[in-house]
Amino acid sequence: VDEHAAATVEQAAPDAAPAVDEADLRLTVMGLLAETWAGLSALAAAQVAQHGLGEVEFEVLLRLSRSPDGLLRMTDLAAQTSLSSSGITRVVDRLEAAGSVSRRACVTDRRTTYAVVTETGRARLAAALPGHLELVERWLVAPLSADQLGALVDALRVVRDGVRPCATAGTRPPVPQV
Amino acid sequence: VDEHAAATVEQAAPDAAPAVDEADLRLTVMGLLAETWAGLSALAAAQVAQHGLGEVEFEVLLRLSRSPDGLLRMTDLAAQTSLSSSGITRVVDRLEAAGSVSRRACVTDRRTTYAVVTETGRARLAAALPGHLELVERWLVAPLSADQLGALVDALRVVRDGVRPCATAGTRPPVPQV
DNA sequence: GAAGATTGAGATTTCAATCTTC
DNA sequence: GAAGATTGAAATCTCAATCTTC
Repeated sequence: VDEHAAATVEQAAPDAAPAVDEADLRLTVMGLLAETWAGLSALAAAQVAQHGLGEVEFEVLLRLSRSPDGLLRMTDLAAQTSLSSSGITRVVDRLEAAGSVSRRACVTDRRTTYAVVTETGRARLAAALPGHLELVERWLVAPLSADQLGALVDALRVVRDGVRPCATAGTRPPVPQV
Repeated sequence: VDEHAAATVEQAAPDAAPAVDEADLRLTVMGLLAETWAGLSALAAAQVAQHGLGEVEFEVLLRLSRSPDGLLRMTDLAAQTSLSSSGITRVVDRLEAAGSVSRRACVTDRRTTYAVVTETGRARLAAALPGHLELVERWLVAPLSADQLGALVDALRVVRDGVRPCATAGTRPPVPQV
């Protein structure tokens, strides 16, 4: 069963109408990416939930734990997690209430707040991480050959570098205009 | 800058502890997939928003338009969109209020409700689709070589088939236990 | 004036319960 | 009893406004 047959919608193509097959390819790739991520994401959510964590909480704890000194500015956390600035505020609120994270003021710039992983937070992450890695191994890595996995990583890196110019540091996310 | 350095969290590996590099590979692939999808998804959301549609509304209209007779059961719609059953109810509520979709009762099984795309709905989709396809072309297809694109599709299909045993028909989503 | 962070209000989604039909 | 769909209540996220600090 092919998952993405030709759109039944008129193309309204202005000139040199792209063949239906072309449209089909694009929707297929995009659809595959969406379904793959949705499936993996759902599995991961169920797994971390077994350890009392939400998907977002898990990701924040993971990123903090892998940062030097276990801390990150709220802004950088927002940029890395594709959550809004206020969204990060709420997540850190929850994590702080749970004792997994604490806030620390910055001495050089009093505008910025750091989120710091606590020992409790590291322990919670350590409890959930092995199962998470097993899940990734089982559903994402193992089903692919070494070549396939390498090609997947390469392709994803190319696309990621295009759509996420600055998901790493404290650079501003320019939201490239369509 | 490598985006996913080794986790600073103790592995708590029971036996034959997987090398840190192994854990790194898994987190890298998973992270790349997450960031790639997050980036593309944000672009797509901004694009369809220009046509007064939400991401979810767009996907529902697309799936309905590509189905025979432009209709789908609420349950199947939920299975295909990774939204809960009640989530689909609300989305269809909004689309129906906007005149893009209408509900139709099933004559053979009076439990089921069909969501049917209206002409208005098809027109709205037709207005947003060309821009969507351009976006996919520009950010996902064009940056990759033909070989890379083919490899990406192949790999994604393998993984998708594993994590989504039944995203197509009216089969039940068994939520495979971790 | 801009950057960083937070808050209130509103929108969206899920969970559990309910209702109808098979 | 199970499947399909809906509803109320609660949780989560975003937008716009606000406040502090650079």
